[in-house]
Amino acid sequence: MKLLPERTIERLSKYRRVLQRELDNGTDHIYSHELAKLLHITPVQVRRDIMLIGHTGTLRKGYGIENLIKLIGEIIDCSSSEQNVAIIGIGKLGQALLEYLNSSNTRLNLSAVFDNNPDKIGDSFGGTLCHNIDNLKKIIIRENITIGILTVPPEYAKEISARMVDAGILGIMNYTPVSLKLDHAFLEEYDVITSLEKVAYFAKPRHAEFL
Amino acid sequence: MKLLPERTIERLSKYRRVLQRELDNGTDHIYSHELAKLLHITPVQVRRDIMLIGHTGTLRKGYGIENLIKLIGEIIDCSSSEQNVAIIGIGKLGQALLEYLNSSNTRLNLSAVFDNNPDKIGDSFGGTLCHNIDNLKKIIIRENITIGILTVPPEYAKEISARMVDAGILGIMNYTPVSLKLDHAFLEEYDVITSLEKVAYFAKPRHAEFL
DNA sequence: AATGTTATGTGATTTTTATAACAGTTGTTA
DNA sequence: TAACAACTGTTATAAAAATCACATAACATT
Repeated sequence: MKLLPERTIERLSKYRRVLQRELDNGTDHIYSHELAKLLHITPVQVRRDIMLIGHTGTLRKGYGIENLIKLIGEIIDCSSSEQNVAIIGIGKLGQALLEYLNSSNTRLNLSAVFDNNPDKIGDSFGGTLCHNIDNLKKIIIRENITIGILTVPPEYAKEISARMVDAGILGIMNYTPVSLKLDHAFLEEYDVITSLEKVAYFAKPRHAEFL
Repeated sequence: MKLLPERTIERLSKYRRVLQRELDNGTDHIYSHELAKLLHITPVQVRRDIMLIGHTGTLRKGYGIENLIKLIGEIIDCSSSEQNVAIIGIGKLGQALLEYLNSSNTRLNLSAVFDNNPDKIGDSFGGTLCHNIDNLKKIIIRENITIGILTVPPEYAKEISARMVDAGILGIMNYTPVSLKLDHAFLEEYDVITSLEKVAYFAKPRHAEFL
């Protein structure tokens, strides 16, 4: 299938979680405007996204929740082979993200955690063993890890990310404030300070368009 | 001045930090292609952003770093009144973000932290006092806090965000997985699971356009 | 059966964002 | 001083994303 737009993928991830909650509540169908309301977006947006993934609803009945969840799963999780994740650098942020992962029902599988702190190596973090970062490549290969969450101190970001890619990782979620450039792997970056400063810019009385 | 594009603001935040580092290294001018390289974007993008904020470089000499930093500060931080920030919910993620804030040289001022856990109330987190969330409105008004970082458990997100806005907060950075809708305040949301699932989707051999 | 209402599905349009193309200016070199 | 090279500033174009507008189908009501 053709690659879907980034924003659509982001929304699909959210649709899935909201839909799962509805399913657990015993609902089996949902209208585009209901789903839209739950995420504060427009019904057209919902219908277009669903159209793009080739799902089709029933007129006057809405979308079948169970089928839709399954389809989104096939798109994001890649039905065939499950995707394994590692967190590299298990400081405060790494541990916070681990909590989010463990408390969500994503199909992504946290398989390993890495750090260079001898006090942490060998410990279990939320049920996942912390490995010595020296063994990065070995463990990534052994556990068939394809996705890495990078939460190391900034001075290590460049070197470690290169080693991750070298070990065969296909995608990195980079939370360090260092901008990276990867060859042969997908990269997504999130900068905490940048988003806060963005809020600071727009959250001003002089920018009154949200009033 | 007219409102700047969101993406431009995001990049300005990054320009500033990179530029500050260069300034500390003793550099006083920088070319668009140098700045671009540091952030892995194109020189045109840099020049366009700088044009949009009304700064002007010197031909064959590049941009004056000191002036540029100052101008970005006036845009983001709002030179006149400094902006005060609070973190609401000081769990693992809240503490991780606090570390980021304290270790960055952003001009945003962390003034308060809130929680409902009696063990935390009264404690200092990285130099900032943790208040009882019952006093949210009182403290927000007293400390003139305009920006809130929301890191409470999902079940509290809606209610607390409403109370934040009621207390006069102008912008919320929402890290809970609950989608919010605010009236009269700017809202930015970041969903940890969504970005990871996005990486999962694009980081697949079948999507080989990054190879 | 005719009419109205409620939803879906999608082509057309607009908005936002990024890229390309290039004019103009300053300095350098032959 | 003529020709060239290196950069900035900006207009024009393209690409990505969101929204609008509306055709169409299913059902309800009269």
